[in-house]
Amino acid sequence: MNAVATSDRRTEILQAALACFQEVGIEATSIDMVRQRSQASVGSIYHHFGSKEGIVAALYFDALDAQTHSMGKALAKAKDARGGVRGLVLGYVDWVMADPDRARYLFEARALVAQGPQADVLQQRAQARNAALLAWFQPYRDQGALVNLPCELMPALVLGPAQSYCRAWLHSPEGMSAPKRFREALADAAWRAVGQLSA
Amino acid sequence: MNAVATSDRRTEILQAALACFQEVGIEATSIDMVRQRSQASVGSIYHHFGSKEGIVAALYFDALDAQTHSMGKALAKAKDARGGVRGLVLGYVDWVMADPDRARYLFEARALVAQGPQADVLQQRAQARNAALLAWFQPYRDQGALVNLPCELMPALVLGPAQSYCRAWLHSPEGMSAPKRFREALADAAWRAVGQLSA
Amino acid sequence: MNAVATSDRRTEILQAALACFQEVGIEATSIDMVRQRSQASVGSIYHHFGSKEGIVAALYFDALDAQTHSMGKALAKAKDARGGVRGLVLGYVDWVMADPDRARYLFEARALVAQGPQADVLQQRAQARNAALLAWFQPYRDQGALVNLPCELMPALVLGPAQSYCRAWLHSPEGMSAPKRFREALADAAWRAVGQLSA
Amino acid sequence: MNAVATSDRRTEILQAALACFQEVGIEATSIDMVRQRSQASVGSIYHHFGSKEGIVAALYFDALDAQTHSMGKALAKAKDARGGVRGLVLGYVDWVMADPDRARYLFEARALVAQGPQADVLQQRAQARNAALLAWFQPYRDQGALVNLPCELMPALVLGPAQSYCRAWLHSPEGMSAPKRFREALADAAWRAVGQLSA
DNA sequence: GATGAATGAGCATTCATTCAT
DNA sequence: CATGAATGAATGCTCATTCAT
Repeated sequence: MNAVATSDRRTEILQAALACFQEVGIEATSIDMVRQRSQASVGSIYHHFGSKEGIVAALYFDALDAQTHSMGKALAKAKDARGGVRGLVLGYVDWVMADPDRARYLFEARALVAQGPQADVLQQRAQARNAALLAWFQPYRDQGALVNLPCELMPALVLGPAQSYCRAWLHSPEGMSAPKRFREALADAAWRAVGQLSA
Repeated sequence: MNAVATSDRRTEILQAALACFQEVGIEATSIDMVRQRSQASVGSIYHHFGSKEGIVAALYFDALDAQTHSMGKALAKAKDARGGVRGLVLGYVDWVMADPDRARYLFEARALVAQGPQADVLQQRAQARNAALLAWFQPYRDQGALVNLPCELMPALVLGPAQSYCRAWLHSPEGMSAPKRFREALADAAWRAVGQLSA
Repeated sequence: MNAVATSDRRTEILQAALACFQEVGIEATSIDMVRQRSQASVGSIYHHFGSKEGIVAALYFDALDAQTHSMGKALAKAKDARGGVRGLVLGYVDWVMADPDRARYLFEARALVAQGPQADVLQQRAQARNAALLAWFQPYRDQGALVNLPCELMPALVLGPAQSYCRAWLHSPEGMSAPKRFREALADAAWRAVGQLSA
Repeated sequence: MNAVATSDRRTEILQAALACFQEVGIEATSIDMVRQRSQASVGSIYHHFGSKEGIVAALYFDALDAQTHSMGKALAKAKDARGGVRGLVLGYVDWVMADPDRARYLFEARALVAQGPQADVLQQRAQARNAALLAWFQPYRDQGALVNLPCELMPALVLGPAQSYCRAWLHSPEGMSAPKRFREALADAAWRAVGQLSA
C-alpha cells in the first residue's frame, strides 16, 4: 500500500534526523546529513516536513506525547495523593530510562520549538498537561493531604529534582549513576517535599 | 589610560553580545550583529576573543562566577544544615532575580560551552563547586542532620525545584509569578526533601 | 461530457497561471502556485501543457490572437489610408482597455517566448502580421497617400506611441490617465506622423 | 590606494554581471556565474552589493544616468521647439547606438527594479526627468509652437516610435536595419506628431 | 486523464575567520 | 590595537519534471 510506503519514508527520515541530532546537535545537523542517513532525497524531506524546523517539531511532539503517556499511565494507577506524586516521578524516570534518546532530545529541542511557528501548539499542550495534573490532585488538596503550596510550584517541586538529575545524566552519563538507581529515592523526596506526612 | 580604554572595548563587546544572544539566541547571533551593536570592528572582536566561541565562553564564566559567588555568600552565613540548604536555595533565587539576563544565559550557553574547547575548564569548575558543597555539608551528614541519601542526589534535591521553576520563568515570564515570591517556599521544600526533620 | 470537463480543466489552469503571472511575475510563478490556484494536480498540468514554458506560450498565443483580431477588425472597416492608420491605433487601444491583463501579459511574456522553443512560431506570426499590414497599405503608398518612409519604420511610427503609453499605464496605472482618454489623440498623431496631409 | 582597488573590484563585478545578463538573461544569471567571470569571491560580491538585486539596481541606475545625460546634452543644444524634439530623439538613438548593451539592459531590467526595494528611487528619478522635459518645452507650448496635446502624452509621442524601433532592433538585430539609419526619419516623424507645422 | 510522492541539480545567501594596511 | 575588504565552504530551500499507480 501507498500508506505504508509513505509512512515508512516519513519514519525513516525522522529516525535519521534524531540520530543526527544526537550525534552533532540540532543546529549542527544539516539537511544533507539527514538525507544521507535516511537515503531520501532533499525534495522528499521537504515534501514531508516543509522545513528543518518541521522535522524538529515533528520529533518533539512525538517525544512529548510518549512522555505524557508514560506519566499519565503511572498517575492513573495511583490510589491516593502519595501514589500520584510517586507515580509521576517514577513514570518520568522510567520513561527517561526506556527512551533516553528522546528524553535528551526533549531537553534540547524545547527552546527551538518554543521560538518557532509551533510555539502556540506547544504552549497549549503544556497548559493542558498542567491543568490535568492539578485537576487530578485537587481532591487531595481539599482533604489536606498535600502541603498548602501555590499550584504554580507543584510541578517544580514534584518533578524538578528528577528532571534536574536526569538532565545531567543524559548530557554526561559517564561518572554518574543511571537515574533508575534513584527512582525510589527521588519519588520519596518528592513526597516529602509536597506531602502532608502526618496524614 | 589605554588599559581603561581596552577594558571598555572588551566590555562593550561582551554587553553587545549578551544583548544579541538574548534577542535572537546564541546560534542565530552573527559576529556582524555584535559588531554593529558594539560599534567595534570585526578585527577588534577577534583580537579580544579569538572566536565566537570565545565570546560565549567569556560571558559564560563571568556569569557562572557571579552565581557561585552569590550562593557561596549565602552558604557562608549559615550556622547549621538547615541554614545551609535554605541558604543555597535563597542565594540561587536571589541571584536569578538580581541578574535574570545572565541567569537565562547560563541555561542557554551550557551545552555550547560543554562541547567547545573550554569543556575541561567547565567540568573542573563544576566538580570543584560540587566538592565544596559536599565538604560543607559533610559534618552535618555525619551528625545525622540530613536524610541518608546518595551524595550524587543532593544537588538535584536541593536546587532542582528552584532551577526548574526559575528556568520556566526566565523563558516565559508572562503568566508566571516571579521566583522571588516563592523563595521561602522553595527553601522550605528543599529542607523537607533532604533534612532530618526530627532533628 | 468528458470533452467539456477537459476543456474546463485546461482553461482553469490557464486562468490560474495568468493570475499568478500578474501577481508575482512569470519567472517567480512556480508550477506549485498554479496547482494550488487551479485545484489541479501537478501531473494534470503537465499532461495538458508539457512544461511551464508550454503554459506561457499557450497564454501568449491566445492573447496575441485576440490582439491581432481586434486590430484586424478595425482595419477591415477602414476605407482609406487615414482610416487604416487610425483604425490600427484605435483597435490597439480598445483591445488594451478591453483586456488589460492579457495586454500586460503580452509585454511581459514576449522575451520568454522569443527565447523558448516556440521562437519560430512567434517569428512566423509576427512576419505574417507585418506582411498583411504592409499589403493593406501598399495601394495607398502607391497613390502617395503616405509619407515616403521605409517600410521597416511603419509599425514603430504608427503603433509606437500607443504601445509606449499603454505599456507605461499597464505597469503603473496610478497617477496616469487610462489610454482610452487619448485614443483619438493617439490616432491623430499617428496619422500626422505617417500620412500625406495635403492629400 | 584603497579607493582605487575597491573601485576596481566593484567595477569588475558590474562588468561581469552585465556580460552575464546579456548572454543568458538577468534571471538566468546566477551569482556563481558572475563570480567566475569577475574572479571575485561570493563574499566580495555580497560585501559590495548586498544581493543579486543590488547588482541589478546598480547597473540599472548607471545606465539610466548615461541615457539621461546623452538626451540632456542634445536637448541643451536646441534653440527652438523643433530642435528640442529632434534633439531628444537623436540623443536617444545616438545613445542606443553608442552603448547598445546598456540600452538593452535598460529595457530588460526595468520591471525588476520597479518591483524591488529601489522602486521608490526609480519613480522619483522618472518623475524628475519628466518634469525637466516638460519645463523645457513649456515656453514653446505657450507660444503655440506645439500641437495642443495633454502633457501626459508628450513622452510617448516624441520617443515612443524611437523606443519601439530600438527595442525591436536590440532584441533581434538580424534582419533589421540599425536605428542609426533612421535617426533623421524618426526625428522628423516625432516633430510632425507634436509640432505646429505652420509655425 | 488524473494524482502526488519522489527526485536532485541548482540557487541566493550567510558567516566565521583571515590579513594587509 | 584597530580596521574592514576579502574569502569560500556550507546551508536551507526551491522547483521543474518524472512516473508508478
